[in-house]
Amino acid sequence: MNSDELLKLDNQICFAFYACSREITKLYRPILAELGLTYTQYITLLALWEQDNVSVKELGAKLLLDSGTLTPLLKKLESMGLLTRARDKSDERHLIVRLTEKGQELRKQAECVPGRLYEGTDIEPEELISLRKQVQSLMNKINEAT
Amino acid sequence: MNSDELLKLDNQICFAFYACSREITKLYRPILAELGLTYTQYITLLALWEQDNVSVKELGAKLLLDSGTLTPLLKKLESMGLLTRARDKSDERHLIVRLTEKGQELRKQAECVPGRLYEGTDIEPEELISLRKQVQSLMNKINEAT
DNA sequence: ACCCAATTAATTGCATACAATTTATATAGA
DNA sequence: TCTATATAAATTGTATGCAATTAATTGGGT
Repeated sequence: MNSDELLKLDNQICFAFYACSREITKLYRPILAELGLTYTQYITLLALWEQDNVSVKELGAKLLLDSGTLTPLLKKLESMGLLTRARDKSDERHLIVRLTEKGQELRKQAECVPGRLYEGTDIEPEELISLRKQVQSLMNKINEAT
Repeated sequence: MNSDELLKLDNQICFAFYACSREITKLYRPILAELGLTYTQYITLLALWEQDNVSVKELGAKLLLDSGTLTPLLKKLESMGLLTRARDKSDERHLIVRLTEKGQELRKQAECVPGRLYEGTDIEPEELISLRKQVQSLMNKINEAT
């Protein structure tokens, strides 16, 4: 590949991911706005609905986010009454995040979100599943190397 | 798919893209740091190396970014001496971005970036190309619908 | 009990993203 | 010409991301 092709924007896998990730987030925005959530708040709740009573550390490992991002995010969700933040009695270094009843209830409303996302688009579910697996495989290879 | 599977973090195509996009950006960070660039600054320069003398509007169309993101970004690149910003004489509403000599020179150093990215990883170039095309196809379908 | 390295969150500072609004300019139509 | 509309950037405000540092706590070794 020559130098022109090498640096072409449309030939960069990074740009494809970067742009597509933001486009997908834009699809979510109006749907999540109905629940009063941003995209990052939503995936944080997805993680908590899957496993509650986790430390910031554990949550960060799932979401690949550090405390610099999570601390203000969790404080916001706490102020919205969706979760509580409390130090672990047995190890005060850990801060344990727990969903409130309101936070648990919100899950019911969220169940319709995935289905609504690709409404009106020409996208096959099978295509999405195949693509997701390839992306996850790529990410594993990146993580193995670093 | 039941409600548990539906909302599982690892089943979300959005999260796969979101996480993978950030992981790829992390691969770039140390390499681009040698050039004194952030990732967004880098893709902006990729666009300009491909086509110089463009308005903020045109640049934004390529990068899928609006003036709210581009204005401070371009001011920063201007302060680094890589480009100039000047109003179009024939239509003062447009601001035209032009690479300086220094900005053009930087391209030579950038040519080694793509090759260095996946060094030491178990990733096949063919896999990346195939994946990139699928991602671009997905993005086209999203854009068609909105 | 005391010291020290390790661990976990929080904080700080910088750089995006993006919606919404504002400002400046251009153009079409009365 | 005058005005209403449209267009392009800039600005404002909010929410991330993340590196680097700081603060609090813990556990190991003496």
